[in-house]
Amino acid sequence: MKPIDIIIVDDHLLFSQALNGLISNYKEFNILTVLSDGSELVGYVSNVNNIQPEIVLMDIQMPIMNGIEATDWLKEHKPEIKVLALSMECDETTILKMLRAGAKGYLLKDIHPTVLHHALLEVHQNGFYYTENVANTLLNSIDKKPTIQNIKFKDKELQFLKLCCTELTYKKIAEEMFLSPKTIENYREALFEKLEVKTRIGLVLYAIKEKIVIL
Amino acid sequence: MKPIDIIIVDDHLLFSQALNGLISNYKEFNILTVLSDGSELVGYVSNVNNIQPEIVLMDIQMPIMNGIEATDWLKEHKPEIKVLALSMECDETTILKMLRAGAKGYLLKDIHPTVLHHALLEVHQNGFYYTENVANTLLNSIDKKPTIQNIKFKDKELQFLKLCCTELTYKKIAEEMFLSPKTIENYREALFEKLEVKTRIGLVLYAIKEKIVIL
DNA sequence: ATTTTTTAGGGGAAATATCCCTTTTTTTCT
DNA sequence: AGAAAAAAAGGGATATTTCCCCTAAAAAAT
Repeated sequence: MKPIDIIIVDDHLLFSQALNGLISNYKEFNILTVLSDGSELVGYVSNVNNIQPEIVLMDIQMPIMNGIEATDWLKEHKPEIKVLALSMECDETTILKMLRAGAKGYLLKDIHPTVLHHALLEVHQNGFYYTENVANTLLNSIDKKPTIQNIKFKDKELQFLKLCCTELTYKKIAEEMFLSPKTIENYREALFEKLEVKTRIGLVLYAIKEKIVIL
Repeated sequence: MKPIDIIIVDDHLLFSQALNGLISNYKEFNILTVLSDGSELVGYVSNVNNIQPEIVLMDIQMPIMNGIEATDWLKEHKPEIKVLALSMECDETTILKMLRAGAKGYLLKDIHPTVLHHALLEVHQNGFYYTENVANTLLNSIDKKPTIQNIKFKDKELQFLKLCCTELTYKKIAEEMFLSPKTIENYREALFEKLEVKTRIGLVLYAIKEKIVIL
């Protein structure tokens, strides 16, 4: 039987290389290559001379193009490639973002190697694999407010939001952005409404929670 | 030549198992066992019937006993065992805590496998191995204020700091703590000085950075 | 080409946060 | 028990934040 072609995308080289060795022990699979950023994956599959993978084992946190963006790109341009997310992030919003982007499953890095083996086979055979953990997250997310996600920010809003997470006063932020303090107020009020917060603290908490600013 | 006995301690099973495979390819080393918590390591080395490792590859974030605590314990009870930290945390305070606990080196999980190989050999031969990254961190920490760490908080201060990371006004925080708003101001001012911040935003950023509040 | 939307900016007021300095009460130390 | 330190609270002033309602220019849409 022809082995299943897999690409690993993970910026933790030690992990991805080690994983390469691990999966290579299973004769059902063949690692095509190990990449360390979503952008590299886009580059790889865009080249028609390359062998196309059936499954991509995708990390989420990566420097240039993260796993969510890369999965989104694949859904658009290479929908036949199946993405299996493999990450340490276990917060609900991240898992949901990834599944919404089209991932066929979501594994945490603390699983046993046999689970990975099983998941890869399942994805190959049935097209998806959900751990109990992820299934529960999905259930949880149903009765929660659906508006929590997919909030889009304009460039200036994002810039403002980031500057809010500093000790600068709004006046200083206005200077920084070459805008009038009054205009800054408009951005503030717009964000207050959009994010359903009442204070600047609320903005800061949101920005950090959603990893818009990294501490 | 007799191989160097190593124990891997990491709660990410997939990673540690894969790492096991990786290191086992190098004939200079022998993996005694793979453990998934600091407490398991304490259990292992406390049993005199077990072969004692020369090097422990230690993760930091672990459920019961973390890498810093485990390293501290080894320094006390088994000083001849060398700890090589292997983590994703790259913030200065964590690295310093780990080195202060007695780690002989600090590797990030995004290094190339050959660096790990080299580091293990160096630790065996010279007793330590510092990457350029970690060396820089050490240098940085010298000219920075030495007071940055080991700031102690009283219970009320901690409670106040946590409440600052909400959208409550100081008046509401005062109610929550059964104190006068004016007393709350004293706590606020004390913390401003202690943490060298000028606004409530500064308090929030500090609390999140130091994981006093978890988002 | 005109309407609509977005972006930038303003006035004024009330609430909140920040600062500095003082007093009273409680706790701790010896 | 008496002195010293820490915790709790207040007065008063200023700066900042938040809120609400409004205008003008620029960009986008039709």
